[in-house]
Parts: sequence; C-alpha cells; structure tokens
Amino acid sequence: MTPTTPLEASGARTATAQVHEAIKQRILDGVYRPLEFVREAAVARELEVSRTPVREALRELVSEGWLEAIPHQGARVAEWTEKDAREVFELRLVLEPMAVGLACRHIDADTLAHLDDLASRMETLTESPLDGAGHSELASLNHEFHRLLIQASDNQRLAQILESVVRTSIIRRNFASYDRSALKRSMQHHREMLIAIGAGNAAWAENVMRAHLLAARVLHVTVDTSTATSSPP
Amino acid sequence: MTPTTPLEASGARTATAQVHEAIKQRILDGVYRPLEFVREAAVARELEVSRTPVREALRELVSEGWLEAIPHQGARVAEWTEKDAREVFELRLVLEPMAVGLACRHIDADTLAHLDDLASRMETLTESPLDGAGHSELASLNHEFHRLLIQASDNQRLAQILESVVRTSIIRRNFASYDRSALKRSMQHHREMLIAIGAGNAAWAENVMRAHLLAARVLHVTVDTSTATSSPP
DNA sequence: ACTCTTACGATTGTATGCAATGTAAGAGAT
DNA sequence: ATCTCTTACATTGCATACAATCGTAAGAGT
Repeated sequence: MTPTTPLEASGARTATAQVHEAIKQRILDGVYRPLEFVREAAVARELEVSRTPVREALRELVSEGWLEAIPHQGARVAEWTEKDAREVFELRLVLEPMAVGLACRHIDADTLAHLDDLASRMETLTESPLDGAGHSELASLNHEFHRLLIQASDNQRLAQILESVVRTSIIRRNFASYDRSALKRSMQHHREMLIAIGAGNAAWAENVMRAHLLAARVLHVTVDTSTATSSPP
Repeated sequence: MTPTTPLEASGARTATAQVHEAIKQRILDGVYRPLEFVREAAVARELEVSRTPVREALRELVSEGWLEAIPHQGARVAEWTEKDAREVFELRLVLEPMAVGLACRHIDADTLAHLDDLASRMETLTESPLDGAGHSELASLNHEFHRLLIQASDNQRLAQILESVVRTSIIRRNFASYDRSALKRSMQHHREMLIAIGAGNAAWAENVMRAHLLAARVLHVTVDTSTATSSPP
C-alpha cells in the first residue's frame, strides 16, 4: 500500500466517507505527523476528488479528536503529550472495568466463545519469541479482544467513547516494551477475566481489568502513584 | 426570539459556527423535534446563507450526537429513549465522581469561590416557590455548577465527554419533578461536596456526588436496582 | 539596524450549478 | 383489488468559481 493510494476499494459508498478513512489511515501510518497541517487542496489532488468531500471529512476528524482545527488556517494532526497519555489511562481505568462489569450481565455464549478464541490465539503467539509482525498481530488481537468486551457491555455510548479514546492512543504503543513475564501476565489477565465473566462475578472481572490496565500503565507512562488510588463506590 | 432569527449577533465569526449554534439552539428549544429531518435548503433559506455552511454545521452536529445522518436522505434529530437515559446515567455515575475526585487535587481558590457563589444563588432560589422561569434559572445554575466542577478535574477529555453526554440529556429534564424536600437535599449535596473538596477529601466528595446523582435518577428514570451496585476499585 | 506598513500569495470560507440517489405516486398487468 | 414497474420529484452529494482572511516578506521610514 503506497502512501498515496487513491481511495479505491474502501467499502464506504460516499466520497466523504472514503476520504475520512483514507486520512485516518494516514495518521495511523504516520504519513501525517503530529502538528503537521493536512491541506484540503493537497488531499483532494492526491485522492482525486474535489475539496468539498475533503472539507467534510476533515470536520468529522476534528470532532473525533484526530485533528485540531485552526480557523482560516487549516487542520493539523493533534499532538500527543504525556498529559494526553495520563488522561486516557485515567479514563480507561474507570471505563473499561465498568464495561466488563456490565458485560457480565449482558454477554451471550457466542461472544464469550469468540473472546475465548482470541485469548487462545494470543497465548499461542506469546509462546514463541515475537518478531515485528508478531507484535503487530498481537496488538491487533488485543485491540479486538478489548473492543468485543466493550461491545458486550450493551452501553452504546460507553462503547463509542472508549473506541475513540483508545484508538487515538493505540497508534503509538504496542507490546515491544513488554518482557516475557509481563506478556504472560497480560495473557493470564485475559483468561481470568473470561472466567470471572463466565461465573457472572462482576466485582472479580472489574478488578482483574483494573489490574490489567495498571500493569500496562507501568510500562507506558510515568505514573504518579499519589493519583493511583480511589474510593469505593 | 422568533423561530426564524437569522443568525445576527452570534459571537462566532464564521457562518458555519453561527449555523451550528443556531441549529443546536433550535433543538434545545424544541423547534426541531425528535426524528424530524433538518433540511439543508430550508435552514439555508431561513438563516440567509448558502447550503455549504449548513452542510458543515450538520456534519459537526452529527459527530456531537445531536443529529443522526442517513446517507442521501438527510440528518434528523436523534431520538431519546429510556435506554439512552439509562446509558447516560450509568456514565455520569462513574464519570462525575471521578471528576470531583480529581478536582480535589487540582482546584484553585477562585474556582472554589465561584462554585460557592453558584451554590448560594441556587439555595436562595429554592427558598421561595418556583415558577417556570425559576425552574429554568435553577437548571441553568445547576448545569454551570456541574460544568465548572468538571473543568476543575484538569482532564480535558473527561470534561469533553461529560459535556457532550450531559448536554444531550439536559434538554428534556429540569427540576419540575422535584418536590420541596428533594430540592433542599440536592442543594445540601452541592454544599457538602464543596466542603469535602475544600478539605481535600476525595473519597468523601466522590460519594456525595454518587448520592447526588442516584437521588436524581430516582426522579428521572425507571431504576433497575439490581444494576445499582458495583465493586470498589 | 530596527520597526512599522503594506502588498502579495497561499489557504480556507462561501456560493452556486449539476449529478446521483432515494422516495413516493401513478400506470399497467395480473 | 393488489402488486410491480416506471417515472417524476425532492434532497443530498460533489465539483467548481469566487470572496475573505491570514501569514509573510519586501520595502519605506526612522
């Protein structure tokens, strides 16, 4: 896939939706770097559409937090600071446990089986040493695992919020910084969560999720431990 | 203000921003009702602009959850169901306590004083019987109180999420269903939260907020008490 | 050398015309 | 009478032309 793929086979039907996907992909791929302006005319030329659908796609991407708009000056890729990372983790630490807790009450057997399959495939992957492609595959499976779990919460807004919050952060991090024991622990968390959910034990599942995220946070951001505790609801 | 006020004194500078505000206001005022389509041409005619800024404003409002878009058919006001109300309350019940907890660590004296002032004005209002305008004033002050508190959490994403989640629900509900004792209790919650925050006691503040929201939920939605408990983080 | 002014170029913001699409009403067949 | 197909219409989707605005750099004045 070249950086200037002109929006052929993107499932979407309207040009605006295709441009939307194309730009998002370029941000994820790092083609557009933080603080770099995304020019309407340039995108329109490269994707072979007029400026109109480009403008509309840019507006949407701004609303979703991928870009920031400066009036009469353009839209540029949002910067990612240490503060952003901390904000996202604070939110995930509250929302993802909430999601698994709700999922305990709503999940169906099919979804649970699907999650089980994803967990197994991740475990298989971690049994042998990982190359770059392996890390990428693992990250993809992991993202799908979390996404499916969140969907099972049956709270559409929660799912949408987490989707947008997590996706903007998932770009920059993967499992490269995980050592062998951290990886195994992470896989065990997945397994334990599924067992807790299967048993309908929300409190158990929620706490495993919190442990899972806190363990990951240690590897990703500088933790201020004074903010790491909270009170029971 | 007639329903067809053509966007004069809206502080915003671009036509798109003005149209955005105008349409949002009409939704809040009930001029556009749930499931009703908002036609580009009609809005453009009434606000005396071309369809272009109207289209862009509509896209933004869709992203913010005010409207839902149907390709090649238009944008209509999002419906509000009992399930929506439950979803929003579930989220508020987790996010607003989180916000006050964070606010305990970040708040400055000025903000605290401002909150104190808002609480006082609300108390004064509730001391005499309320007419329609009174209810509206109270709702406005209450919204501002919560908004300011959330800002003080120093988590920009959290603030943005809550803003959008709460604003879409605040349209349909006010204090009309509150009896005298419920109103007084609500005001006392505000007061108690400020004291807890002033003392830097996050756990206290969070729990008062939870009580505050749960008390409100009883008046607003049909509560499924089996989902009302959760486990400690 | 420095500052303020000004004019230019690049870019976004807005208007309008035309194409594509979906909806609904009506004619024709069964 | 009901169903299906056709056709006309309303509306959105897209392209293009033009206007408004901003940043910048050149140039005059001090």
